[in-house]
Amino acid sequence: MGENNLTNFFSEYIKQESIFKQKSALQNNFLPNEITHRDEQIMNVAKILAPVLKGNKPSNLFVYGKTGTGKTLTIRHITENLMKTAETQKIPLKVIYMNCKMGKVADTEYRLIATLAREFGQEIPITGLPTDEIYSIFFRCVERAEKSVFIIMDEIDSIIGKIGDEILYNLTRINSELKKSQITIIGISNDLVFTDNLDPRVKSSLSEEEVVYPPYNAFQLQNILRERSTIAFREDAIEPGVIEKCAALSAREHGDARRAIELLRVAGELAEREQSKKIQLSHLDLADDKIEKDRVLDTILKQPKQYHVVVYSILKLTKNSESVMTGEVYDLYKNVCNSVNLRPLTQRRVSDVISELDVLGVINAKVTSKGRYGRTREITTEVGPEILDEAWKAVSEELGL
DNA sequence: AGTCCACAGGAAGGGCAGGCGA
DNA sequence: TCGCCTGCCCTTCCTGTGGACT
Repeated sequence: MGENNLTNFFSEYIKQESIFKQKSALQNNFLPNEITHRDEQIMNVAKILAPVLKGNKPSNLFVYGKTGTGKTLTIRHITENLMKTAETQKIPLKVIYMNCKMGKVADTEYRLIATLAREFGQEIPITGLPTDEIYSIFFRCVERAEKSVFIIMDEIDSIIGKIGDEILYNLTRINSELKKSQITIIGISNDLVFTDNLDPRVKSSLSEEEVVYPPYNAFQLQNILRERSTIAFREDAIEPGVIEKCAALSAREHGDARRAIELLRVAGELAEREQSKKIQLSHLDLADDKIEKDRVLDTILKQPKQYHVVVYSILKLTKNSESVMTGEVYDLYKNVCNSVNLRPLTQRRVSDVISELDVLGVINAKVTSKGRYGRTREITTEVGPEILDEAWKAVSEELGL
C-alpha cells in the first residue's frame, strides 16, 4: 500500500461513522443505572444489608450463581446506593471490594488481611510479619475506624480452595471482640456447592443469609442485550434478529450474560472492521467462532512446552485420520521431543497431559476398548478446522518446526 | 471360557520452587 | 537470610479392565 493510499485510508477511516456510540457499555466493568431481571435478588440483598442504616449489624451474606448471572454487578449496584444513603445520613459505613482471584493481592492469608488493612490507610510490609500480628493490626484499624465495614469477597471459592477456610473463621470471630465497629462479610461464589466443604462453624456463621442467582433465560438475555445496545450502539446499527440470535446462542450455554454481551461487542468490532454499517447475523457467527478460537488458542499457548509437543503430535496425527490412540500420540511425541531437544516425559505423564487437555476442551479423549487390541483413549479434535489450523501454526512456530 | 492387548489410572515417592516463620 | 514446609510436576511400579480373538 503506497503512502497516498495509506493517508486516504486513514482519512476515510476518520470520516466513517462508528457503529459504536459508547463501547464501554459492553465492557464487563460497566455499571448500568438499571439492572434488568434481578429485582428479586436486589430486593433480597437490600433487605439483608439495610439494617446497617439503623446502626445494626446485618447478617453475613452469601451469594451464589454461575458466571454471568449478575452477582458482582448487583452487589456493586446495591452497595453503591447504600453508600450514598449512608453518606447523606452521616452513617459511618465502609465497603471494601476484593476480588480473590487477583494474584498477589489476595492469594494468601497474609496478603488478604494485609490488603484489607491497607484499605484503612495502614502501611503493611509485603512480608515479614507473623500472621497473628497482621490480624491484630487489622483489628485495631477496624476498631479505630468506628464504622460498619462490609467486606465483599468476590470469587471467594478460589481462595478458600487455596488457603483453607480458617481465614473466614478468624474474620467472623474478630467481630465478637469489636466494640465500636462491626464487620459484615459478603461472599460471592460461582460454585453452588461451595459451602458444603466448609468447616461447619464457618458455614453457619457465614451463610446466615443466602441469595441464589439463577441463570438468565433467552428472553431475559434479549432484554439485557437490548438495554445495553441502545447505550452502546448508534441507532439502527443492528439488523433485526441479531439480538434474538445473540441471546439464543448464549442461553444455549448457560445463560451467561457476560458472554452474551461479549459476543455482541465482538460482532460489532468485526462489523466495523468490515466497514459494514450494521451488525448482521453473519457477524454473530463470526464473533462466536472468534471467541472460541481465541479461547482455545489462549488455553493452548498458556500451557508449558511439553503440552505443546503433545498438542502438536495430536494435531499432526488427526490431519490424516479421524481419531488417534494414546500410543500413536506418544510415539510421535517422543520423536518430536528428540528433534526439539526436549526430554520426553513418561507415557504415564503424557496420559495425564492428554486428559488435562480434554478437560480444557482443547481435544476430546474418550476411553474405549479395542478388544484384542487393548484399551486406550480415542482422541479426536472437535473444534473447527480453521481453529486447528491456527493452533497448528502457533504451536509449530513456537516449537520451531 | 479364557486369553491377552494396550493402555487407564491409583499409590508412593523423588526433586524442585517458592512461600513461611524464625 | 536460612532451613522448613508445602504443593506441584514427574517417575516408577503397579493393578485393573472391555472386549476381540481363540
